[in-house]
Amino acid sequence: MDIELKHIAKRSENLSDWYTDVILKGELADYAPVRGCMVYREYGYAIWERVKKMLGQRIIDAGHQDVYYPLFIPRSLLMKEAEHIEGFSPEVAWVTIGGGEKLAEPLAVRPTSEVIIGTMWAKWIGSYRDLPVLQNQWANVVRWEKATRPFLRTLEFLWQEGHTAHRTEDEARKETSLILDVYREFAVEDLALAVLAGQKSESEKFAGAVETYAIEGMMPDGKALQCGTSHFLGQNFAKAFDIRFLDDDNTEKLVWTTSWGVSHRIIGGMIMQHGDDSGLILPPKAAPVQVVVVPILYDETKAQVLEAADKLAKLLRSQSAFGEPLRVHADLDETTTPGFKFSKWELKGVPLRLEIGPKDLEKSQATAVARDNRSKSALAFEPGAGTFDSEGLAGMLSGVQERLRERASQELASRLFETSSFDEFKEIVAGKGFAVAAWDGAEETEAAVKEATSATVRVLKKGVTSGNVACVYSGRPAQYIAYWGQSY
RNA sequence: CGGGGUGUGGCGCAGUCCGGUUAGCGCGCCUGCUUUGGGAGCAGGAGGUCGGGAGUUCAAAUCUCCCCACCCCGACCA
Repeated sequence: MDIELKHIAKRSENLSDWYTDVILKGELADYAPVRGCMVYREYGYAIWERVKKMLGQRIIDAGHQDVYYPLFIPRSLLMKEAEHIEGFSPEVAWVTIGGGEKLAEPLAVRPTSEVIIGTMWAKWIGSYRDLPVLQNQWANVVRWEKATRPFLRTLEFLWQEGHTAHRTEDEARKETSLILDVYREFAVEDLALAVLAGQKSESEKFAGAVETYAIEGMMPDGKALQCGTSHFLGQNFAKAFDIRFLDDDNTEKLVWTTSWGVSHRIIGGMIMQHGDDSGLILPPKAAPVQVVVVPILYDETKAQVLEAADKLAKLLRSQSAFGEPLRVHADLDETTTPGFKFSKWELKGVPLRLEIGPKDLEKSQATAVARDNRSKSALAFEPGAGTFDSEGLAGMLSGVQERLRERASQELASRLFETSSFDEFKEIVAGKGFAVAAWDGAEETEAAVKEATSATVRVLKKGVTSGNVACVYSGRPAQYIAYWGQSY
């Protein structure tokens, strides 16, 4: 069946316009009267709440607890870690006036919370018995970016930032990779994204970190999107904030810390990776509405159909999917046509639609339509007896989740191109996807490649042990195989 | 921060070059009737400090100057 589209750009033709259209017209978010800031509308915020719920649970399951630190950071604290302030100062917003008076010390609106957390830890941590500290915070942060886009880059953004302190280097390194796994599993299992996980190059690492790891997604326009980062901070912040503990050998030591974050940007990634020309396609685990019930109303049968639709919605709400109560919306509005509702909920990406009309009532069924491939199934439904084919429904929901994940995974695989030729490399990163290519590990090589192609090392794939692999750019012996790409 | 562009009912635009009575159009919105299994039709209706300020003029959405905001493309970043 051909679906004529009147109101949004085609994803297949103009990803950028499509992206903006689905966010605005799908009522996820709107531009705020502040440059670079967005308003989360009900539906968009509900998606963020899903992220919080699913990722939050994974973080808690990995042993962390939620906390909350202040929005403001005194200037003197921010200045303590040299690399950190150097990296962040260009994008910090400052409060200089409060209560009508100029402040003695300006307050930074947090761009991230390492320094205020480090300051408090210095006070709280005294003994090896106080370690590890495993904290997570859901918060807003502000970074004064030059160019912004809804979800992908905004001045103020929502995220979670985890911060941990450990007794040993080994333990902190394990935490860093544990979190990278948590992020990868969350992206793949819950959001049905396909990502590469690995270490960042020196130039791309977090300001103040020893090592940064990331998950990177590949968008349909061939650009990479960093969807989450996990940093091994070594003892850099421990030194700057004097976070010491007395170990069981009665010597004073510095703690080893990590930090890690996933922002609302991952919603932008999910939007781009899963949509089609009709709008969003949300993976059922992440969808605020998993099933929308649409009654087909005619004058003669309106009463019976509305009653059945209402009954069906109630029945569905008492069921569960993926271990949680099923999230159901019944669109009983009598002033719009079924076709309008189909389009509306498809634009919003609801994974499953249940149509119920006179023909369905006659056959004791509801017609289920999957959002991703529009496959239809009749699911048994007896309004009188209150019975419904819930297994059939659950099967369709997990079908959508699985197909999206599979589609994303194949899409990523089809956008990985190994090459040893710099000419090929240039073509690959100019819109095809990731170039998998050898790198001599030199910062000036990465800088030169960026200058020539605007691509950077997104993550390192692996180290090269033998000396016979040549860097794709310099021809010198390679240290790494890296995934290169242009990024958002 | 460099280059380009745009500000006109809720949204998208025309009108601006070449000043001239009541500022148009499409969508959306409201009311009524007919409709309703893929974005319904007809009829009627509501809604405007033309981004802001100053100037030129008998007369400014239109010309001049200043300011503000936003968007796109680059450089910087979750």
